[in-house]
Amino acid sequence: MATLKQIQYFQTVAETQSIRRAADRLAIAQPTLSAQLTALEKSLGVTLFERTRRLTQLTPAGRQLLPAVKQLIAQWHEMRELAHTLSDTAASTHRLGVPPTLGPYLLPNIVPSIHRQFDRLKLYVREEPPSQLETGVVEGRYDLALVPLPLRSDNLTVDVLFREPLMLVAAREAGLAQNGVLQEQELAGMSILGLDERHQLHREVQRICERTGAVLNRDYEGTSLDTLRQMVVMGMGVAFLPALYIRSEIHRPEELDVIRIEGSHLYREHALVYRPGSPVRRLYQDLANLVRERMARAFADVVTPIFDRGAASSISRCRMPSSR
Amino acid sequence: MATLKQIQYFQTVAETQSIRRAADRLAIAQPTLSAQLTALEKSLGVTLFERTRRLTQLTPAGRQLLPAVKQLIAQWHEMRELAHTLSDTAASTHRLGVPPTLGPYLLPNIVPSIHRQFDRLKLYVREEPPSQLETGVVEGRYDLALVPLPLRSDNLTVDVLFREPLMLVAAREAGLAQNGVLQEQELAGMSILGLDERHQLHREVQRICERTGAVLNRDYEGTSLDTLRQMVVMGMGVAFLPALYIRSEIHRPEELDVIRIEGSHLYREHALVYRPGSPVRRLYQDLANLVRERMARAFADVVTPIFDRGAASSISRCRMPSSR
DNA sequence: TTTCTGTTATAGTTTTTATCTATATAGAAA
DNA sequence: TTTCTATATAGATAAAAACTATAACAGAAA
Repeated sequence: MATLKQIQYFQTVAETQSIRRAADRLAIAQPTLSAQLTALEKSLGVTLFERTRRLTQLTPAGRQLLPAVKQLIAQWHEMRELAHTLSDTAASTHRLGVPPTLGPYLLPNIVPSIHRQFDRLKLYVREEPPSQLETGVVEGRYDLALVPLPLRSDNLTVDVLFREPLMLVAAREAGLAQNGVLQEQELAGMSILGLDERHQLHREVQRICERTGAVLNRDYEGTSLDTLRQMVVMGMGVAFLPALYIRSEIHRPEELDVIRIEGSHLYREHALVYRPGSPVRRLYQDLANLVRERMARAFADVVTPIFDRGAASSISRCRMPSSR
Repeated sequence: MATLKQIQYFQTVAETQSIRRAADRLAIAQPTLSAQLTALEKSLGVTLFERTRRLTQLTPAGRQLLPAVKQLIAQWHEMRELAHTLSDTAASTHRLGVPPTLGPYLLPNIVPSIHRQFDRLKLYVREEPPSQLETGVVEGRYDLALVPLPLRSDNLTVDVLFREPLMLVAAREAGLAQNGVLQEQELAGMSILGLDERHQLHREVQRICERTGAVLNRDYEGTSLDTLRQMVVMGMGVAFLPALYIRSEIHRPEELDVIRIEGSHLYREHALVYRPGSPVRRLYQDLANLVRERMARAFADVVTPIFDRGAASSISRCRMPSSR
């Protein structure tokens, strides 16, 4: 099988019209070049050069092969160029999966920061339910994903990002909000609207209800945060909505009361996950940190970044792969 | 430097998502593939694969490199294909030089035969004065050329093709033609029109005049056979024109008398020349034979093919290059 | 947990081949 | 003729590509 080297040799000899000069330019010995040329001719089954003492020139066949050779070399250089660009890991396109109850409300706030810090990094973002995101990362459909905790799979590296409170929202006319705050025990017996069970939020709300004695209304379930909000506005009940959603989506505060519940565990946690073997896990750790910092800076009143548990979690869950 | 092999390995591993399976498909040992992959990654400066025990998949960088790799391989196969086609020497384009006083009148008769016998051979034909044709072949601007004998350069292989009589043409009203034949000695003193001295025919006619006592009229010289014929038609004198020209160009026989001169050496000889080192000289010998046979078959009344002197001439002039 | 299975990486060896130096050969020029 | 120069050949060396055997390790099964 011919080599790229031989093809480059071919081009150089064609250009210099001399094996001797080509060997000089290529910084190899002349017999080497002769031999390689012969080898290439043999492997292609074509005599490429007419060798005379005065000059070495292309045969008709060689002449017609030259453009193809040049194109091949050009292609090769292009590929090297591309590889060089990509050798900076932050210059390639990474497939990021996000859950529908977080992505649209988080990404607009952090993507600009990411591009500011990693100016050649590109993201290919897709929305899916968290369970599918997890398997997606494991199976390689995604390079990394934003998912709510806890995880199902245990063979992923987890960088915990931040804690996002769930706020109770009620129609204004319900008159539920005394001063924007309720005690946890006041939830007991309340009828709570939720998303359908394909969403992670369904289970989160369910857990809260079990703990506080609230009743999860399963007669009507929303298919998205927006429909859930509509249901509340229309007076069908109250609901727990993520703080980031409320921050970005509730544009007409006169329609809804947002109520903070005093008590613990009324929040969800989000993490960045990726395969522990990923050669660019370092980049993903940087990305995780960037998200936490951005949250701390711009959304300190809404969410709580979690700095310490990130790397620790990934180490505790799985041994680090041997570095290469 | 990377090799085409490594790049092919890369593609196969990307496709099979497994070093093991790729090694099987490539019929090499698995450690070899591992090593070559690592070598490629090192030479490109990019980690291409994320290797786990379960499967080996592309990194984001590798994923983006894959299309370029596929293109490179495709290009390579294309080139091999082309080389294979050209490995039949008769499938490439050969640059043929012809003199203006022969090419237009000979080629239309033989090119169809050539294409019939060598159906994939292509000719790139150019017209030039014979002296430039010779140097053109020596310097490699042409692969082969049709030239009149004798040659100036002695480092070309010469396949003599055929002898072409020169006929005397005179205006009809000159009444020169008794029965279409003149004795050589009757030429003495005649005023002969010729081409300008850049043409080989000029010298040939000059030689004839010297031998027969005819007078070469240098006051008006033609720049092409057609202008020469016009000069004769207009009554400016008589001229020697090549038999093949007359056969193909004199469409109105009522205007001109064509007179055969009885006597010797009223002809010119044409040969096919090429560099002795040409790797496809065998093909050129075949072409020469094809021309002779075609002449014998279709123009036996006009020209005299020369079969025996062809190869002999090329051997006497220069030793055969060592076969490779 | 241990064991088995399948996958990749590493070690060590052999074979191949790319490369070198030295020299032969032959055309072109002096 | 001799000299110069370009390519080819010979023989030796170094590089690398290939193999076998085995280690390391993850995941599945016992």
